[in-house]
Amino acid sequence: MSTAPRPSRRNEIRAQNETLILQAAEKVFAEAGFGGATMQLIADVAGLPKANLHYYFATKEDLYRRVVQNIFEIWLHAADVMDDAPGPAEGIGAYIEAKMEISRRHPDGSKVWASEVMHGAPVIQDYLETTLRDWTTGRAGLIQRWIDEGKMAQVDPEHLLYMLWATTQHYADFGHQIETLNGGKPLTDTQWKAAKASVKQIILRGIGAI
Amino acid sequence: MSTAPRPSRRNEIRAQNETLILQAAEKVFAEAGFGGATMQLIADVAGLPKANLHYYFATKEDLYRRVVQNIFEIWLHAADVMDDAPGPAEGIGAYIEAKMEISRRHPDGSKVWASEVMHGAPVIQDYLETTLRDWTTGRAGLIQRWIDEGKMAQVDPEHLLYMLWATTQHYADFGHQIETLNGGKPLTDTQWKAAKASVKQIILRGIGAI
DNA sequence: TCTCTTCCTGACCGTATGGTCAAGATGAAG
DNA sequence: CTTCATCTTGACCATACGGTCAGGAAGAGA
Repeated sequence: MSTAPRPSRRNEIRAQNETLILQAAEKVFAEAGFGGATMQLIADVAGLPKANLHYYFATKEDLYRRVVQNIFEIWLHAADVMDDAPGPAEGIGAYIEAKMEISRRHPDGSKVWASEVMHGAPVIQDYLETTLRDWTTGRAGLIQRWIDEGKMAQVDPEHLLYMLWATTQHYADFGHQIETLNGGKPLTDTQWKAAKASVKQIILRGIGAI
Repeated sequence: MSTAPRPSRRNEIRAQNETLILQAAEKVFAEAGFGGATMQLIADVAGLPKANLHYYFATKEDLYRRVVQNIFEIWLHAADVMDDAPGPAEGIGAYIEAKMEISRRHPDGSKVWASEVMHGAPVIQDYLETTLRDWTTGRAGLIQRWIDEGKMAQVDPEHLLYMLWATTQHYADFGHQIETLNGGKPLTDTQWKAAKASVKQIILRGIGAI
């Protein structure tokens, strides 16, 4: 509300620095966890003095909260592609594609999110209970409709969603393990394509959508 | 090797306290991460003075290392059930069953493991490069044999393994999220059965094993 | 130019943490 | 009982951390 988007040098500086800090924070939180991350290290990565971080973000927790919220938004909107799909093959296929792409483009964010949830969601518990629950109910309903219409096998919609989250986010959260098993090298474009194809193939066939 | 298992009151005390500390450490590391965990809190959970922890484990890292190694062992041996199975339906089905059971019985250990890998495996990198790589190569070969024998569809064995790890461990690592979506209550026995059945159904069907 | 607000930052502070230690308690062996 | 090794623990220490603050720099508006 308010905060007239008066474009000026001032607002530019603010926006730029906030972004810079948030990016550095995402990286450091992903690598070290909330407890292991230090404001000093985030400051170093951002290339700013530590005191400057506290000018933009009052506390370490405030900064962390913003990082988590950012990822949560991205995460939620990935499912938009499901909504206006004619059936599970297209809808779930596209959702897998979208989430795999998130794992590839935002691995740090995915790790921060995983870490947050693993530790009991201390800062986004309320979102889980409201936004995420509604989201899940809605999408489970969509899947159930596809089942009722005979477009896919009878599976438990919620467990299918869990499986989709698990398999796609695994490529970000356990990216280091996958990289190690891949000879220490990150997946190439071709390998990412193969990964996406594998996930889609097994799941879509598993739910009787193809 | 060595360490004659001379059973005495002394060895008993040592074994008992080490176990006590390791259990407390697993819990605290799972809840707070390595950086967020404190020796004092682990000591409190174990019901021992902090100085006593340092008598049994020189440093926080030593203690952490032991916790991670313990889980790694459990993790590896879960796949034993695959080896003497006649085909993928039994072998992979049993593996899913075993890993789901680990997620249920050792959620803390699973979280510590996930955290360790997510942060770049600072303490078990060498295991990933040796033990885990061999393990993976071996199991991928087994799956490939099943494919060659026409017992299942042509899927990428490694990506199938990733999917198995992801889906089963998700129930431990993201247990809090699942619990929240389940109305704030842990899964009941019946719900765990349904979870296992869902995972098995989709994957086994997805790989053409049933 | 002058004034006001926002931005920047080195120096500082209280606290909590991992780890140490010395002195005492407890069990094993003779 | 004596001796010795193991175990236990309160008190202590150096360090690193999150956070504060005062005073200066730099835009914005007149």
